[in-house]
Amino acid sequence: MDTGPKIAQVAALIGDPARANMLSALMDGRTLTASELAYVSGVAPQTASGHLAKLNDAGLLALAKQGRRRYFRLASPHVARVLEGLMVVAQDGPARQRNLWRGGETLRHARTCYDHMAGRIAVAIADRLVRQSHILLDEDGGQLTDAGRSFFDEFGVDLRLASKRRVFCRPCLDWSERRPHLAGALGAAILRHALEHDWVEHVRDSRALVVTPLGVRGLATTFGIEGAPPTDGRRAGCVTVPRLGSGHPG
Amino acid sequence: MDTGPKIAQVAALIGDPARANMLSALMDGRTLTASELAYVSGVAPQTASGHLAKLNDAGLLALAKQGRRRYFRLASPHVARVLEGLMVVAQDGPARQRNLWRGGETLRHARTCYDHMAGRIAVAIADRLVRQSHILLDEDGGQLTDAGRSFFDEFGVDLRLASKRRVFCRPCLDWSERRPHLAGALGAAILRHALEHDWVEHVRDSRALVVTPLGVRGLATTFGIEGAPPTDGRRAGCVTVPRLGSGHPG
DNA sequence: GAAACACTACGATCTTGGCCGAAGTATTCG
DNA sequence: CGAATACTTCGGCCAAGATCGTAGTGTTTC
Repeated sequence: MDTGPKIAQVAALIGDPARANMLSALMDGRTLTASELAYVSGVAPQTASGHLAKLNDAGLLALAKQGRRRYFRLASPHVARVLEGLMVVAQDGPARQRNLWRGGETLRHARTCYDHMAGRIAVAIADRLVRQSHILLDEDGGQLTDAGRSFFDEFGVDLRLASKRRVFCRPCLDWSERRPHLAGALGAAILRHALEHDWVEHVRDSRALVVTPLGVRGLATTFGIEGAPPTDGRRAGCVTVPRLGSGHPG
Repeated sequence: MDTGPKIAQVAALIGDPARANMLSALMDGRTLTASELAYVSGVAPQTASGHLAKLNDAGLLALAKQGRRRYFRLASPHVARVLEGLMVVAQDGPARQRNLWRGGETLRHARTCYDHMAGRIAVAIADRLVRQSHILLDEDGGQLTDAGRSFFDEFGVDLRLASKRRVFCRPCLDWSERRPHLAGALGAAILRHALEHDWVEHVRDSRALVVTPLGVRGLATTFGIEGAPPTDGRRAGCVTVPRLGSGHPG
């Protein structure tokens, strides 16, 4: 009858650091083995095995056996949404230590967020699309305009594939930028396009994406986004987002 | 750098039954005192005090002092979204014990979900609006049609108020019905309308809503939903949702 | 068949944190 | 003022569960 205990059970499951690390590592939709998950979560394989069993029993993970190894992935997009949501509240929660997030510069710049792109780059893309009136976007929903439809046709993104089961366009609050980027089928299509054209590449064992030289050019000509990928060293955050008409901070 | 620990901290906070009960009780946007929250969570006031301090420190709750009592509410809609999400995965998680949810019949029937309506009634309303082509709705987004706009004008729902900051229309997966109901500004407007016209009433210390006789008539004439509110006894679930063209289960 | 590998089951240890009784601050009321 | 109310702090008790060593099962490789 009471809903509290139910959500507590799930939340407690996510609430262990080792398990949270596992889930985080799976957030971009990859499937990883038990050993890999043990490694990323920083515990011994025996411990990881127990955690994975719990997550699997609770329906948070899906399991595929293949020979002597077990491949795990998030059981559903719902799980990914919860994790995204937790990141958001984890970020804006303790007001005092907001934005003292040095490190993870690569992640801040570009990363996957389940099946779409996140980070500075993704927010810049969303901003640009809004500014050009290709999409309408706010905190709760989004919509592709006619102008946007022809833009993406020209751009070469296949919108038909995705149109069946999902809405094109929804916002997803970016926990590093604290502004929405583009999710939904359209967001996924853009990431797919970027990967297929070698604009960005996955970083192994991470959700981070690196922007290739090809990508720098592509992003500039297509979205008017100037800037090189961060060198992972001191000079971080060197992407220049074009000034917005309405005075948003970058 | 790693995001795991951060989300683990928040999740662990929600992961305690007492705290989860508190948060659940606040999900409809009410503000409750520390004592009330102690009561609903089933712990002693001292214990509740500690929990509330933690939730407040973490930024999940907002606090307003007034005289000798403290009023708490959810700090942001983001928190509510996370809780909604947790309910969803808590429901579809353990596949074996799905749907053995006897009890809480009133909640299943109609309840608040943050600022809009949820439960059988809410799902039926959403279904009707979709069937009449007043809205477009799927798992990821929604949209009000022109026909819908005039329908709500006639209906007497004020859409201008909400149109500034939020999209009218977004889906919210109903964790008892496992199908989307209507959220966003439009969902909120419908709940407001229903409350103002005494179609439904809050149940004290609960998120449940009871449908008044007036409401039964109103829902029937406006949305074509037939059925009396459940009597809270044996004969539960006596609402009859009109057959859907596309063969959805009720 | 033996060895290496991926993973799981069990058991002992140890830390974390929820819990409430008792006592201590504010605030309101008579 | 003193009593009642609303809430917080402190301290000790206790249970839940995270951890890893050891020892197992099943699978692949040589």
